[in-house]
Amino acid sequence: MAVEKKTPLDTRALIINTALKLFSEKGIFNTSVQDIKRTANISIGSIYHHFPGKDAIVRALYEELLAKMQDLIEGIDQQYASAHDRCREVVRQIFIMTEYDPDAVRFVLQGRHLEFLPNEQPICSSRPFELMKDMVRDGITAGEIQGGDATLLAACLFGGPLRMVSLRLDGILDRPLPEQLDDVWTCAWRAVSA
Amino acid sequence: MAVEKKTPLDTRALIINTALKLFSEKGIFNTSVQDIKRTANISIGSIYHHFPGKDAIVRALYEELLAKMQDLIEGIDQQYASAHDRCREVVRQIFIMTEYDPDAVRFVLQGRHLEFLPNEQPICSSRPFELMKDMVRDGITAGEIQGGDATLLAACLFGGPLRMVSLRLDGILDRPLPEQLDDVWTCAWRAVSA
DNA sequence: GTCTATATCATGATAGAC
DNA sequence: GTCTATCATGATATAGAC
Repeated sequence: MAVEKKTPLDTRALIINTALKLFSEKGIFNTSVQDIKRTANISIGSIYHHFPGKDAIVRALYEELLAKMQDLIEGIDQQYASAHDRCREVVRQIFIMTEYDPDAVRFVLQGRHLEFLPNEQPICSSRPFELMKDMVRDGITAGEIQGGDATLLAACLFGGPLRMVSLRLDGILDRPLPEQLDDVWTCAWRAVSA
Repeated sequence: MAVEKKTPLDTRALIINTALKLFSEKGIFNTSVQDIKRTANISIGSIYHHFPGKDAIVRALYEELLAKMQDLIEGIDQQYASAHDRCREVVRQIFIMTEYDPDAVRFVLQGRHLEFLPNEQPICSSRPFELMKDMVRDGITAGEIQGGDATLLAACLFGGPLRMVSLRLDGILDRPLPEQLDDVWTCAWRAVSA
């Protein structure tokens, strides 16, 4: 039986993952570095060796999740051609992610980090959200989506689905989101289709 | 010139209003009781005379704003007959309130209090949101809104407008929301109308 | 790189005069 | 009811051994 040896990367990831779990459960402010220490079974010193402070943990987590989300959306952009198919796939992926990694979705979409990290841009100014707006813009140009302001139309298209995500994360909805994708998407697309 | 005398009610209201302003600016956790004391120009003792603690201030604020919102929606229920008109008026009122009292809307809709007050129900389980769902339910029964799950349809109907509110509060949208009511509502209603 | 022990500080809350 | 002065707690962060 091989002896497992912890690499620095393991510890860093352990800290990040533990933090995400605790942040999601109790909130960022209610989670102390001591909590992370206890839950992860490591020492304070080790945490402060990997991160300058709690701020840095929150920031690293946010950037990591945002990058993951960006990759996902860029992949969709290449794989699908029409605005309809692209946007639908975005919603589908978010619905799936909400089920198997609710902590990550809560952290990114609920934008809890904003209260903790001052002078940070709101999530809707981030690259992934810009890409989603671009999808809508392309759809308008292509005549798939009705003419009008892209920001407004993006809000109307994704507003319903994102609201469903919030409700699901808050435990209001019993059924898994992917099961309800067709119904939600039908409504969402009707709102903006040309 | 009459001498103004501060009544207890004044002080209580002063505390609540100051708290709301600070909570909105810096977040609940980043606002200390000392901050409220300084901004309101009163003493710590006075604050703790009116409220048992910071928790109580947050709770009182939340309940007050929620009650105000409930009154508003119940008024709409009586004044309008069809689901279409009722729901549209709800959106219109929220849009207006977002402009003239953004702090209140941010506090209630963003649900910041949840992270501070543990074991508190999420905002979407609150009475006003239930009333909005009832409006949708009635609309389904009346044949104005397509058949289906009321929760899902309510999310699809109000999701877009609420997203617009978030964007406006985050400073993403330059134009006042009421100016965009017609466009937003057209999209929202198309999503769910029978 | 990881640990323990500790310094420093801000916060929520209280006591008691007026 | 309002005030000032103070306490007690728990947080972030650091120092230094191993």
